[in-house]
Amino acid sequence: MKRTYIAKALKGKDIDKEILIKGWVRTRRDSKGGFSFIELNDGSCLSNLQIIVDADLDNYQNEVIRLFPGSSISVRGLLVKSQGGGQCVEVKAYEVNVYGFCDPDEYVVGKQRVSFERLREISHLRVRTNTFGAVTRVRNKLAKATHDFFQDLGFYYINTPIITASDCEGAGEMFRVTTLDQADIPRSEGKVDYSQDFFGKESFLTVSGQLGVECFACGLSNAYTFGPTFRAENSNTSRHLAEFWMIEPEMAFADLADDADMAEEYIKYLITTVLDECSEDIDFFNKRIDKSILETLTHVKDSEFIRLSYTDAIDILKKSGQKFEYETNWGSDLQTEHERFLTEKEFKKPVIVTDYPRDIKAFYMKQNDDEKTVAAMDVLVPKIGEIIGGSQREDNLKKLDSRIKEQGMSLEPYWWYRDLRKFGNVPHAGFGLGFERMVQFVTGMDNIRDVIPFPRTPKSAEF
RNA sequence: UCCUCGGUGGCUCAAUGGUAGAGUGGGUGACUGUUAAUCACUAGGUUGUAGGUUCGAAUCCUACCCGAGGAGCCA
Repeated sequence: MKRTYIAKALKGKDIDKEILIKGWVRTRRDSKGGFSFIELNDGSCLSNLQIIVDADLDNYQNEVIRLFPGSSISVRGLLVKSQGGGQCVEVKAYEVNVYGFCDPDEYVVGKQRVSFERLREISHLRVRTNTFGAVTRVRNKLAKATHDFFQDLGFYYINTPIITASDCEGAGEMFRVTTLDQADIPRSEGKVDYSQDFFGKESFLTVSGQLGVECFACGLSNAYTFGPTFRAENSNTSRHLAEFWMIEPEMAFADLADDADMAEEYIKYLITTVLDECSEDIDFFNKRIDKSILETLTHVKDSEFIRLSYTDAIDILKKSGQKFEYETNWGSDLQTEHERFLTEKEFKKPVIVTDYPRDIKAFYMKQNDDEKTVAAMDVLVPKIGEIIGGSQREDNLKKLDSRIKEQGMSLEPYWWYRDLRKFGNVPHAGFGLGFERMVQFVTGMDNIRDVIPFPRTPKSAEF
């Protein structure tokens, strides 16, 4: 007999038919009326399926009565209309087969309340909770929607390398990749001799696939990456990970306005998809995690994102009358408190800030004609802050070179990146969206460590 | 990395220098088409680690470890 998933069984189309269900026990309640209630979950949806197990079953006393939360079973039985109030359908069991028992003295993920912090220490088991099941389903849907969105627009999915030899992709501290014997590192003239290392030079884990995906856009028009990214920053916040996933689209023949438009469309597409296809999970988040999440998502989906130049943003902040810990000065980056003021108080929706001062942004961003700003954008959303960072890319080779030099870097490692500007140069633009931040935004989860299966943060790489 | 707060039964927390408690989960019993079931009884702790102050430390001091919130870095 073929297994039926609980999500399908709950739709009630197989009513009065015999079905086979498999899953993990969430709770068991015994009735001295001569039967037990078992709530079974198999991950196919948030809801459990109630199983009625009669005490007449052969293994009732020996096995069924020992089914604590976490136990795995299969149930063959009749799907019937429920006599009780809490659910539409239930299964009257003909047979209960136990795969594995679960000792309640040792198993933490039982019926009692457990904090997210504690659950993080048992990430291999937390997937069995309502919250992490819901997070997983939503995260999965966001990944699928990402591919759908870009594929429909004709973007090619590119797998850019995880290992890179350029120390300067423009963002943050990097993790070193080496096969040199750490107990006996070869040296030459006092310095580590990387010519003996695996790649014959220093190598690292990537902090961005952007430079690679630019090559593909400048030849195939549109491309995107969706892969892991590594930052060795000692960041300890609820929105930073050392290993996270990033989506980086890149468009040829596009400017900053095109870039911003696509970012807005993309975010709205993700929200719409999740609202349509994960409604049960979103309702759960709205009830248990963030009571305003449904309203926020609906609002964001239906509203137009604000577009605001950095210069105007500074102006608004100065005139706001709001007391900030950090003063707002043209030339210094927006602080978290400034971003939150814009998204949560001034506009109450996502804000795309554009045209930042040149000196606080990366070398590859296109210089504007004013020679003071670059065609960069940050998409800021309430609570999370920066969810997207993007720009039009510098396509003037002279200006690119002078920016590279200004930042104290040498041109040589960028020879291939610079070639794009020499041969069939085109204006192009793109951005990076932090996938976990998007999952956070959509679910209302407070901590980014709780929206990725096995979080990597400073001092933490278990599992 | 910086600032602030925290670490006490399996879990969630209380006990503000004087005998370590509750809820919850577990066990036992009662009751029940139950659904965070309910009621009664019961077992369960070297208070993060290492030092120190004190007649006496969960409580005060020092160092370290771990966690959380905020900041910086960013996505």
